This record gives sequence, structure tokens and C-alpha cells, in this order.
Amino acid sequence: MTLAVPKLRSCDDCPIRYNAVCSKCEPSELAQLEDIKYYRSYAAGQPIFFGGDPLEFVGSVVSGVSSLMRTLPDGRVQMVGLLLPGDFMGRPNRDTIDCDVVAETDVMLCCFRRKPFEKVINDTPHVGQRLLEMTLDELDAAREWMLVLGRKTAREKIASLLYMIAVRMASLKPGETAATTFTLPITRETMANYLGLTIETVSRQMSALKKDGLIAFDERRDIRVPDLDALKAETGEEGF
Amino acid sequence: MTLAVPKLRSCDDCPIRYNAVCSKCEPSELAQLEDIKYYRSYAAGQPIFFGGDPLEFVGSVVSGVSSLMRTLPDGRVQMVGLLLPGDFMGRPNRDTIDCDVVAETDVMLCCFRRKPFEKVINDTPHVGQRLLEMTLDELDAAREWMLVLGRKTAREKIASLLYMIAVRMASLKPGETAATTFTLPITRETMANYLGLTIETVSRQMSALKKDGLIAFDERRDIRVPDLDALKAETGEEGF
DNA sequence: CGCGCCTTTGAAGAACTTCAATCTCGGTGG
DNA sequence: CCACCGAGATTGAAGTTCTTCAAAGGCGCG
Repeated sequence: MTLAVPKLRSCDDCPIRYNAVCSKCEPSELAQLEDIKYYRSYAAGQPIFFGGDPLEFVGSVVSGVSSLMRTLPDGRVQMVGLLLPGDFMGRPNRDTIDCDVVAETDVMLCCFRRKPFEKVINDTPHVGQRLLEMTLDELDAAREWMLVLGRKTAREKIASLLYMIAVRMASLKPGETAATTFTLPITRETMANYLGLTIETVSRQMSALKKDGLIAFDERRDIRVPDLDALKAETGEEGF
Repeated sequence: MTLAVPKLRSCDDCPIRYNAVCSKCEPSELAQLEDIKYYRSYAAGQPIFFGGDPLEFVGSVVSGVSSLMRTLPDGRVQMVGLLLPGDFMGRPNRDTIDCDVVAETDVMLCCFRRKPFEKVINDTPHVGQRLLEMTLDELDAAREWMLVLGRKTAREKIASLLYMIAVRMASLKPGETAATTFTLPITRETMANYLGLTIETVSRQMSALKKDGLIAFDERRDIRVPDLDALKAETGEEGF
């Protein structure tokens, strides 16, 4: 199921060299990581981890987008994280993974077997420090998302998701602060599972935002935002 | 507004010595922390931080319960974290705090000015390692909560909150795995703000759970759970 | 061309909120 | 001592939002 492993070899050429968990590493630390790293690729739609499975490796998203999801016994699903290039997957000192992880687009990972990675964390300072920073940022994002899930209307939820994706996709290309056009990396169903809505409500609100001129799209995935501030005003986060 | 500062002095006697951010410290590390620590107390209802304020100190909850909350410009509120004894507040390498923090009960904190605390993290391994562990646990909890907020019914939300509090309160007293009686540290309004509900819905569902014999209470805060498994079955997390 | 997947749209129904009234209890002052 | 007051909590009725159920449209692929 995995795609052909790409030829990337040196960390120097890596697109996430300065965002990922390795970004604070000194040359000697980087060499240790480079020794134990390996790449894996997944096609869009493929599972990367199943919740409850032994956590054999951890790693960084090099390219593509993947999701973390939690599932209730009766099948209800909630997405709990969106991993873009640079984001880290898995956690040290934990034998099993607690979420399903899915490749939303074609994904390439830079992986480390968990035990050797834990050794690097214990023996050197900068990987653990960077991982702490990244984890704190993710915690902030999760809390922001709790506000969206708990207190926003369907329309505000959609606007918040689109706005977040516009900003995060843009931040991957240095120079831009927010993209006015982007391709949604996820389906309507995944959007619904992010927002705690049904697919029908997502569709209706997307149509409503389109009718109101806040977004435009013909192909269902290619979104254009004529006025990013106007979209932001729909998120409920703006003063007035 | 702060209460009289209590007389706790030595870390050896500290009730959270083996849970908190200092729990992995070796004697020399503990001595560094002990040098810079100081205590603060807050009465129930008092604010500890306002979102956006400069983050002058970080610290651990020694006793009591406090909440993290986010607020939308129009006044909608969502609680995004519940801090029990041992939990850590604030984050290193961040100049401002992004949530309001409120004392739900009388609270005592063991505080460190942020800059010296950052120095300890940079100079010694075990505080940062422990903080990473704790942050990862909080991230797991936040994601669990996203599932509650996004996909559970009002009844399941209430059951989930009560169950979580029963388990977490019990885990503070070694030996118990879950308490069958406990005092709710929060008002109905705070419960509503945790669960993304209105106060009326919380009240109705509490009454319904009481009528169904899943919980009992006379005083509004003192909850008894006759059958913890039966309560868990109402959370939606059980197989069937 | 026809099938399947994803999406959109409509209509009916359920869950939760809103608005409003009442209740309980602890504290305060007459 | 007791009546009153206010904050928190409960309960009822009406209203809104979102979901559920149902049908149909669009697009890619064999």
C-alpha cells in the first residue's frame, strides 16, 4: 500500500528542515537522527496508524496532509488534529497510539523507530526542547478548536476551518501570510468530522458562504477567498 | 485579593512532589527550583491570569482547582482545561498567556518567575522532560474533550464530565481508582462552559441522570455515584 | 454508457437554546 | 429572630439550529 519510497537522502535538502522536530538540532544531533531516519509514503486515504496499535515509530510529515481521528464505539467520528508538513506524529514514552491516523492526501513521512528516537531525546537537549515547543503549540491549537466545537455556529465553524487552512497552507510557503486560493486537502465528510457537523450541514454552509460571496469554487476542492478579512469576520473571532 | 500565603516551605513535604513538573528532578535540580519558587493563593472565583496579559510566572497547582477559559468577542465562553493539583500553568518561551485562568475553588500555586524557570529548563534535563510528558498528556486530554464537544449528546457530555471528575479526583488520593462520592469543584455555569451547553440543559440533564438513578445529590455540589460503570455506560464510550 | 462516489438540495423531525417564571439556600439587616 | 435579598439552580413552553431521511445532480472511470 505504500508508494515508492522517494529518493530524498540528505537532511540539508529537506523541505521541513527548519520547521520540524529537528529544526533546533546542531550538526552532531542531526547526524544522530539522520542515522536512524527512514522514509515512508502513503497514498491518499491510506491509514498510517490504527488507534490502540503498538507505536513502533514516530516521525514528521514531510509532504502532504494527514488527520488524527477518534471514534466512538457506535461509529461517530471526530477529527482531533490536522498534520501538515513539519508536524510531528506519535509520542515518545508511549507504547500505543490512541488515535487513528489517516493520510488525507499522498503523504511522505520521515520516520524514526521509537526506541532509538527516545534515546536521542534523552541524550541530547534540542530534539526534546523542540518537541516541547511543538507540543505546546498543538495544545494551543487543540484548545482553540475546542472553542470552535463548543461554541460556534455551523457557519462560523466552516469559516473558521477555511480560514485556518488558508493561513496554515500559506505559512508553508515563506513570504505569504495567507493564501487567497488553496486546494482543500480534505473531503466534505472530513470537514464535517472536524467540525462536529453532518456532511449535509457542511454542504449547505459552503453553499451559503459561496452565495454570500465570501468564498468561490467550481471544482469542489479549489477554494478562492476574495477577501480574507471578510472571511475572518465570519469566524466569530473578530471584535465587530 | 490573594489569601494569606501558607507556610509550606520544603519541597519534601509538598503534596504534589511526585506528580508535578518537578517530579523527575534530582536533588540538585530540585534545589534550583526550590531557590526560585514562591507560593500564591487565590480565593474561589478569583482570576489568576487574564488572556493576553504578559506571562510573568508559571507554576503548579498545589491544591484546589482552576480552569482555563477562552472567550469570543460577543461573550461566548468555552472552558478548555481543568487544572487539578499537580497540573502546570503557563508555558515557557511565551511572552503572553492566551487563556483566562480562574480559581474555581480556593487555590494555592507553587510559582516560578518565567525567566529563571526557562533557565532551569535549558540547563537541566528533567524539568523539560517532565513538562513534555505532562504537555503530551494534556494534549491527549484536550483531544478526548474535542470528541466530547463535537460528537456527544447533552446527556453523554454530562456523564463524561462527571465520570472524568470522579476518576481524576480519585487519582489524587493514591489507592483509589475512582471515587463514588465527590464534591463538584465547579458551578453549573462552569459545567455548561466546559460542555458547550447552556446552564439550563446542564440542569435538565443532571435532573434526568438523577431520576434515572445514575447519580444522587441533595446539596447541589455533592455527588454520589452508586455504580460507576453504569455512569460510564452513559458516556457513549462503552462498547455497547 | 452506466455505475459509484461525493456532493447538493429539500422536507420533516429532534435536540438544544432561549425566554421566562419559580425555587432553594445562605447571608444580611431590620 | 425572621424577613428579605440575591446568586445559583430548576422547570416549563416556545423557538431555532442542526440532524435525519430522502432524492437527485455532477463527475470520473471502467
